[in-house]
Amino acid sequence: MTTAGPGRPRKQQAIRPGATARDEILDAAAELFTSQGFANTSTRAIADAVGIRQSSLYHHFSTKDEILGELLGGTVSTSLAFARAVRDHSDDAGLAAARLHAVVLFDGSQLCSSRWNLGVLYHLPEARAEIFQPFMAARKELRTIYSELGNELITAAGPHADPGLGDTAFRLVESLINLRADGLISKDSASTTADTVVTLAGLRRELPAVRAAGKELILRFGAPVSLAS
Amino acid sequence: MTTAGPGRPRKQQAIRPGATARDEILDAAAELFTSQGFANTSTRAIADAVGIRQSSLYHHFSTKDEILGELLGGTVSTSLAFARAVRDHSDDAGLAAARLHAVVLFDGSQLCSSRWNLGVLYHLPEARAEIFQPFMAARKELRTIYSELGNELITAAGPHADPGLGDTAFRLVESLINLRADGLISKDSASTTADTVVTLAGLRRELPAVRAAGKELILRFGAPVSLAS
DNA sequence: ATTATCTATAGATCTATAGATAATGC
DNA sequence: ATTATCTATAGATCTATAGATAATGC
Repeated sequence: MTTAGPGRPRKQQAIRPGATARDEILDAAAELFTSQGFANTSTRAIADAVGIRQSSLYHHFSTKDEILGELLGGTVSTSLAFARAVRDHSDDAGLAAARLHAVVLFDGSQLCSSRWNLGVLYHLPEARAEIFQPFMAARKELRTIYSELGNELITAAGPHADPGLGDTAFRLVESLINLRADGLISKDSASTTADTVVTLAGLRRELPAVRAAGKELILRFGAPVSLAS
Repeated sequence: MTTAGPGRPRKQQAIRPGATARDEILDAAAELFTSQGFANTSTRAIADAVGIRQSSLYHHFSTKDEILGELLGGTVSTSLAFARAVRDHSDDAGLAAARLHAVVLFDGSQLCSSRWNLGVLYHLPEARAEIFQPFMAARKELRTIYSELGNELITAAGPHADPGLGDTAFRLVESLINLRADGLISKDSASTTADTVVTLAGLRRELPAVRAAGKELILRFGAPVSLAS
């Protein structure tokens, strides 16, 4: 399948999933960074987990930071793209609840069902370094979209809704990371979280309709990692 | 004031707050661990921040882990003691909302107004090591109390309440740590969070009464770090 | 005698670079 | 020629220990 170019081929057996050596390195780093931390994970440990020599990593990445940057970027980008699409789709006030619900469900499902609990990377103190500014900015934009969608919903739902609903939603979704880190996640944690947001908007009775409309938005704008039916 | 015992006195000027050298070390470590991480903070950096030599740390702590353990323990113990007191106080169903509200407000205020954002220590991958089992257990007990108080409230408030309310409350309180880490905290973040929990129970209209009763519980069972009035 | 500090250091890392080597396609 | 791996290593850490030294109270 893959048209191998010139050059020495990469090692025989893949220990890790991933089409390329680069992908295998990212997978190993994801596991180690999330379970042991960044500073606590040596480049040797990553290489061992992949089955190559420590120095061979530097053929694919020029620094250890670059590996973390790649992982950080990958975690937000999908959710951000989905959130943007949902925000830009329409202004139909009747869909306000469904839109926020959809973003919560999509983003939450990513966090719950990704191969490694990549969300914990956000919490690594190392991720706050200046080099990762692009990632921080993306996460900030995602947070802003949550707030905007929340405000639309508050307008539509009336005074029953919690002010700051969008930001509360963002916080609840992020807390799925902690739930997973503590081994407390269940298959429908993401959808439960999405439902909680609707409850906070004072729309408990409308929940089934919101759910249905939200799922349509997801089917239209993004392929969810996994959705508990 | 302090009756100095025999022995060489500690260094002249205290750079850090703290009655003893041990306290100064803990304060410096708290700052560095929360801002740079545990593995990324050298014992030399801690010593420099205190104004002593690296090896002098080992007169007060026998390992670097011991310092982290001390900090971790300190963060949960106060909130756990308060939560236990509130749980054991009475079974009056009329106070169910006030009790959960009080615990959220107390715990949240701790997290918001402590000198350093010590909650981020929970997120350090290093804190998951077996040595810190006692801390993990304390945090788990606190979570359980949240759930119990939530269940009492659900019983009292009826079908309006969100099932899993107690755990949602716990998650929202913990998210204050992230808020603070992102520099987004405001003076009343803790009380806003507590109010959100009441809203989730379907008791928005009873909020003022819940608040008042909750404050009484706090005044009775614990001295809050700081309460926005 | 006791306590808190200091100097000095062993031993074990860890990141990144230099440069050799193997295996492919052109 | 090109690519991916390898061996070897420089240089910079970092934790914890050994043992000297200073300043106090008894």
